[in-house]
Amino acid sequence: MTVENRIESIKKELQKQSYKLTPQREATVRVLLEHEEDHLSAEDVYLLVKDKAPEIGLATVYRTLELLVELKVVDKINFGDGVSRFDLRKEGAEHSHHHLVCVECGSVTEIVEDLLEDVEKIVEHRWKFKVQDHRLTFHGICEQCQSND
Amino acid sequence: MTVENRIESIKKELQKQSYKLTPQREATVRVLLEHEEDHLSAEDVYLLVKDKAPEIGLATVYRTLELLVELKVVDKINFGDGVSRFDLRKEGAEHSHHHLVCVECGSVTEIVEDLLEDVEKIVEHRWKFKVQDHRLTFHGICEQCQSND
DNA sequence: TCATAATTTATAATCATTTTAATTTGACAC
DNA sequence: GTGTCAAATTAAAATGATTATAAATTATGA
Repeated sequence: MTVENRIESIKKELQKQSYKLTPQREATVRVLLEHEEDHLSAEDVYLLVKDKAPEIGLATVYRTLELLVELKVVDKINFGDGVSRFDLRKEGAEHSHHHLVCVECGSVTEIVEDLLEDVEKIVEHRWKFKVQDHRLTFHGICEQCQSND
Repeated sequence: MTVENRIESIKKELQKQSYKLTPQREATVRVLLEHEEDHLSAEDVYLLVKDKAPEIGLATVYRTLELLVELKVVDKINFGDGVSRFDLRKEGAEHSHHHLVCVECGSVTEIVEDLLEDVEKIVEHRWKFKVQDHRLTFHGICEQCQSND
């Protein structure tokens, strides 16, 4: 899936709900696409978008991100430092993916695999809870930091 | 385990690191003990502590909660609304427990069982990541709200 | 073209949290 | 007991992320 195709598909997603893909929104989406592996804060996104479109305002970035979260195009995650971070959701993925946060170096690794199918079934049966989404984060020491000790 | 015993054991935990259980800290811990099932924000805790000890300051509550998080006596969790919430950790529990957040009524249900043992093993093997703690939250519809439809 | 609604911008406001500086408390040495 | 020092607390101000507001701009459709 090329960048252009993904932009196109996000555009359709927006239009379905009668939102438009304005230049500012497109620039924001492009930044997210170009940094899929990072976990950018709103401020980060803002600064990067400013390179492409210097006249954009911070508030617009916030509103765009909020909109994209609503459309489930991006996930808003929170690692306990004061800021929210924004992740493009993989094309067609049902759930937000998981993260490994290293408490030493602060690195964040993505887990795309859905490891929670069984757990989800248990929750749905035992607690009669209809799961829509989940959020799983492990805190610990990453491989790199283990070997550095 | 009575309230007094738990206070005593938390006191020992503090002293081990040469912190003291001041009256303000004790009042804060008591509030947490009396609201184990709720998920209080710092502000909530502050208001409740104020009933017992009206002269306490908000900053002290924040500092106390921070300290208790450091000692792993309480867990700091975050459900995506703007505030952090604070949960007493069960006596001797290794990990912070899980939560079911209902997107309709906002209720939060606790899961004390550790459902992640298998997942944790996979993560340790496949990603060579040494897990210290985890955070799992499901978002969905609770039993109550399902029947109300 | 004109009118209306959506969007954006810049700025100000808000809210949670942290820092600061001054004061208080408590433990210990004398 | 008194004096001293470090830890803890208080109140107030500062910070930083996020949201709301009002005015200006842009797109849309009759």
